[in-house]
Amino acid sequence: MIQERSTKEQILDTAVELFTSQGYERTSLREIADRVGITKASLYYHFPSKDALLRAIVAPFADDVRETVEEAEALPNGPQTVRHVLARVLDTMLRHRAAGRLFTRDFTAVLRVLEPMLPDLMEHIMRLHAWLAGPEPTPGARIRAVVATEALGVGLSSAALIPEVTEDELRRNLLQAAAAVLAVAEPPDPS
Amino acid sequence: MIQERSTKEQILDTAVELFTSQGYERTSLREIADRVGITKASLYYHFPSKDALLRAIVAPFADDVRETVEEAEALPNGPQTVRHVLARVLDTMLRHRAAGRLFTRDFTAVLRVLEPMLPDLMEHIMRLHAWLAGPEPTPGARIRAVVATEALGVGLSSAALIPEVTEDELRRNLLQAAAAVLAVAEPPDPS
DNA sequence: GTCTATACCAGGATAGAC
DNA sequence: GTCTATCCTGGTATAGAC
Repeated sequence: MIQERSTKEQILDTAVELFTSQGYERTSLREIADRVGITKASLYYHFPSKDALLRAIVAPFADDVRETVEEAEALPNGPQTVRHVLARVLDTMLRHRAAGRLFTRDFTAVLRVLEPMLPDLMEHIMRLHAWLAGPEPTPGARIRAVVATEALGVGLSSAALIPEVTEDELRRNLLQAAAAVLAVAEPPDPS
Repeated sequence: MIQERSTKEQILDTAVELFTSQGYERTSLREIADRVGITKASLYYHFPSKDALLRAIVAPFADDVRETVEEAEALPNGPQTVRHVLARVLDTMLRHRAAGRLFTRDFTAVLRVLEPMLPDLMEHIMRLHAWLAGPEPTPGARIRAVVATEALGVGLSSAALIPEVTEDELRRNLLQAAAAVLAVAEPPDPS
């Protein structure tokens, strides 16, 4: 016999859908409760707050990012490994697409909600940048490391603007673009 | 005699500061009013709604973006003009830094508030992408055009992660990186 | 033209019954 | 595990003082 989706799962699914389409702050708990078929107060049995509900959606993404960074740091920095690490990062983002969308669309709320783990998460992201920038990086190399990383995420969410592109084309081209950013020559000093 | 900043200007300045530091939805009108030294209701004499207040902050940015795109379209697409256009876009973003930060931090709210002008704005942005991608673009060229544009914005807002970098270094390196993305070779087809 | 007082309703949260 | 009732805060509307 088929086990029905638990109330908790239904709440999470509904929340993801409504948060994504209307934004976190414009989605009321009543709306979520109505769709699931319970009352607002019942939500509080499953999640202690609205923030906790959002946290349950995005925290797994943050955990996965940290893991990915630690895997990268086990590798030496070289042309092939850089590309491999960029691919791993992109895959992590693809694995958490819904959470990633919330990240870009409700940045402030997501940061607030992740606050307990924020320092650790930020530290990992900066370590990824440092790894990508290589040893003894110039200021330019540091900037390129940030741009390359962010380009993957931003490219993913902006993909909606180019609907006829396949997922695979997107993946290959983003990777190629990010790798190109890292390989760029130092710009001339205008002095 | 020195003309004191008008109430309206004080409201706008305070709103920018609070929206940026706490987020749009977490900033109450009472907070803004208190800082300015008026009451909540008085705000409604100057701005018909909280959304209108946010709109007053970000709409000039949107207008400037449209203008920048139209200037770009007057130019032929070539290696030098591409770089010139990227520089113009970056300058537009620099000119509206506060609004730009709000754009990334409260994306959903800003989009909602710009709704009346959204279709036109989006159309202009897509025309910029089309111009950057050049005539008869491959899917890859379209993706690179999007990534190059977004990299400028995302690089700017992420610059906070690299505090020791000067504004001029940032500007030159972002430009160089965006240009590199556009110049990238088509990735190999894995078939 | 500029501002205050006041009231209204929606939304997040909590306590306690079933 | 779910509900009813209630509280507080925030955005909004309006009437009217100066």
